[in-house]
Amino acid sequence: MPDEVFMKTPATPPRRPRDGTLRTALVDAGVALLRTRGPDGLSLRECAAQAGVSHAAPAYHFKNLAGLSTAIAARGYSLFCTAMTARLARAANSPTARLNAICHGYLDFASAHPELFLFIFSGQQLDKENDDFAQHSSNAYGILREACAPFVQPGAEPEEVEILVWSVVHGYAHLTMIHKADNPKFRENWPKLDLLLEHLDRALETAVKT
Amino acid sequence: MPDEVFMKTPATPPRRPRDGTLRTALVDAGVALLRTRGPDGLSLRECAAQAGVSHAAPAYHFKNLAGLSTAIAARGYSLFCTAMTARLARAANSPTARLNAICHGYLDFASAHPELFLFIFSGQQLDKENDDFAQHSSNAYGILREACAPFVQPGAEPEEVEILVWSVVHGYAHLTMIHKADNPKFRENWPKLDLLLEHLDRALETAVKT
DNA sequence: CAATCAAACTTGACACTGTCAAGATAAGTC
DNA sequence: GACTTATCTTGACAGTGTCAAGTTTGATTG
Repeated sequence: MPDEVFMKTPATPPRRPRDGTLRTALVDAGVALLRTRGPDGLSLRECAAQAGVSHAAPAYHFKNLAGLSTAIAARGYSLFCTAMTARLARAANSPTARLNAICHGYLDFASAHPELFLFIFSGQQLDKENDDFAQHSSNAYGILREACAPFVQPGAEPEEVEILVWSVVHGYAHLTMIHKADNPKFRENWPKLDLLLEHLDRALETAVKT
Repeated sequence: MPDEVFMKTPATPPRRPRDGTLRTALVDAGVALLRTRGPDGLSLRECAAQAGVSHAAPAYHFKNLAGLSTAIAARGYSLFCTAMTARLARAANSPTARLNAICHGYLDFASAHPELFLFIFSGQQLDKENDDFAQHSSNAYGILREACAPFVQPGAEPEEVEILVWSVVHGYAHLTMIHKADNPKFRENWPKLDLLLEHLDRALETAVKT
């Protein structure tokens, strides 16, 4: 290739696009690392290597490992939202159908991205002041809040229903993911989500009637 | 100090008791580290330093960092059991009173040892073949199973009730701990556990009646 | 068009980590 | 009292996060 003097980009690596390309590439690498190497496999240097940049490049965009972790968690919440809205789109228009739909979406996300689900709720220090994270996580809660609204009795706090619903579906999803690799005897009798939702729906109905 | 030749113990540190002293001291140090420095503050070398031994001493007793983590998790499950049985001892003898008691015990443990609670359920790789861990964790589940037994309908799988109850209380406890440091506006309207238990008890009652 | 400037990295260093191999030392046993 | 073995220590190595300083490069400006 004799005319490499003409093309300035291939000679020196064309990294410097002044958009967020590297940012998203690093988050992609982080998600992949979590999936392939487990919760402890995430590392700034390995993300940098997978993205083809030097070991200190991630620190420029994310400051800390906590910063990268927060960006990964924000990505997770974004996928969370799409999973729930996807189920909502196919649901009937009744309040209980919509409530059950977002619960199934919650579990869909956990099943499709167990490493991200556990990562988000691992209790590690995330930068909750971060705009991206705050927006996506509050979006997710907003979807839950909307689906719960029809079951809030007049004069009652909406959180009473929201935290009840959230507790049931989150507890079920979390325990399911935590015990995913456990002995099959335990997993064989593991009840389906719909079985819990029957109880939940009944509890919310009776609560309205009384 | 001229007569240091007489006292052999102070010259060379008297470490070698051939019982599990160092083991428990290292687990103590690990629990303390988790509390003071957060989920990422656990380290074999720091545990060794706090216990006053060399940096490689923990590897002899626990093989891996995963081994130490498993021992810490086993300690957590043990405290889990004592928290639930303590509430059971003070509970009335009705099935619902006993069920609510273990749920409160579950939350007691999470509130008293948030770092251990989150550590146990952080989804990291623990050695579930380990005898100590297996025994204590199955003990904890046994307590739950016993309290749920009166609500299992004849012919039904006990897991249906157990996972329902476990999901509700675990989801509530986990979400509470995860959002402990969040904005106070959220925490102000956070419902009490008893409010969820009312719904749970009612759901189990109606399930029996139908 | 050339000089400048700041954004987007790279390079190098440091302290810290887990893990392994090899050695030391004391406890218990015969 | 010699031997064996459990319990550590010492030393080394690769890998990690983080910081400081330099370097390249796209854009801006005179």
